[in-house]
Amino acid sequence: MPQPPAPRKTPGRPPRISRDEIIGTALRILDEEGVDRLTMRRLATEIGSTPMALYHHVRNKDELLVLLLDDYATRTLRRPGLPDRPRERVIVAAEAIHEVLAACPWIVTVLTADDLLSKTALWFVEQIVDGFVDCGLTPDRAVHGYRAIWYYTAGEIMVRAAARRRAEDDRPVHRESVFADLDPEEVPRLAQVADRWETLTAQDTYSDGLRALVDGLATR
Amino acid sequence: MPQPPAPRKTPGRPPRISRDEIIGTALRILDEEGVDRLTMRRLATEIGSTPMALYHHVRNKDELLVLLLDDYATRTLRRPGLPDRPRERVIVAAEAIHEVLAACPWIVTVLTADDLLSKTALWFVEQIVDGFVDCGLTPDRAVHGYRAIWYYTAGEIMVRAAARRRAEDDRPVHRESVFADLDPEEVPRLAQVADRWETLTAQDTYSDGLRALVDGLATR
DNA sequence: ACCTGAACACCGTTCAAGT
DNA sequence: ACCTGAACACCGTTCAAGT
Repeated sequence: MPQPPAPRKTPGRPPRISRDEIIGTALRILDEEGVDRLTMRRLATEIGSTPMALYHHVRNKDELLVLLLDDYATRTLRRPGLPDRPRERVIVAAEAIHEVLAACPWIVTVLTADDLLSKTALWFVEQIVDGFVDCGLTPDRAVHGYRAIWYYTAGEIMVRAAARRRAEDDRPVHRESVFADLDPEEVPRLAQVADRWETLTAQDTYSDGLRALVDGLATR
Repeated sequence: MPQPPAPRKTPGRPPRISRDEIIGTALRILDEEGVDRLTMRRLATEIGSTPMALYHHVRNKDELLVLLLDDYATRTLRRPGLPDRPRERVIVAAEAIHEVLAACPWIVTVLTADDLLSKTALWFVEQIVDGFVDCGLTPDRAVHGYRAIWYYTAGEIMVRAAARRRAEDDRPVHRESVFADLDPEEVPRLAQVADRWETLTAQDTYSDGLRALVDGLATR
């Protein structure tokens, strides 16, 4: 964890605010009002300071967001007991990551910021890669397998978070207008499931898809 | 395609700008300068008008973005020839969608806006769902299969677009600091592949992962 | 070393008025 | 019906100066 303004031996003025206080307050705003409301200015007033004071403790807003994700992951990720079967090990590790990320709606904006969330997440990545190797994959293919899981997991979280957001401010659903006049000649299957579409896509099928993906990756 | 300000029979003042002109100019800005630079104000000056004139032709910026994606998809998506094997049909349809989306970096912001991109995309969704049904899945499971593919595809595009963006403005890579001091006792596999990580994750493995996922989904 | 004030260069959107 | 001007309520970030 880099601390860009290197802490010296108490030469100048004593700090009024700390990086920890910034992160703590930011997390509170995130929790209470959502990611849209977390702005440097808002954070500064909340903390009883000025926007510019923040820039003495974090490089910019992007760094702050990464720091927040890091902090959240470290506090929340708990290492699960691992099963013996390597394939199950992959699934349990992936599900553990998925669980904490899915519980945290503000994550979406930061999620794509990097493929490795934090040091805490490394252990989980290790389990996935190691599980694949134990399934008989080469190390290179095992890394590709991890990536496929990451794409699937990140995609699931982002797509579903967007859907939830849409449901909340009940915007006119684009889907409805697209589904309104389905041509049963052109797209018979979709016409057949049209009225169940909403229910079906609202179901949590993360684990099903994950198992399918891991099975497919392990048997090739 | 809804045209919210219903076109009447030429009562009042003749329009100076049209929705098509707005979309055309927006696409040009998107292409030339990226999605960050597309703002209502910028678009207005580019078009030789005022921000507020735009709001007479599109409800707001979100609607404009959906309109842009729609327009792009309609122009770009070409229906491929479909193989006989249902599993291959699913793969070909998914790859076709992936190809046009991946070629379009500004898509990412809109991608989560809805799971159905546009009417044009419906045919591709139909092929995927139908392919799964022909593999022996129930219609419900076929829709879940489509969703899994969508999560994987959207995730791949968003994660890789973010990586590309990062590489462009060569920001200090968070990953490097995380990888810098890997403990080979704690995470031996990662330590083993650490120096190949960059190369491995840069490789395009979309189709590999897709095939694994489809295999896994079709055999259960 | 740490913080402040003022400023730069922007945003999306609304409202009341003009043609 | 369509467009404009002015305004509201914001952004992230930089720079020069203060303590």
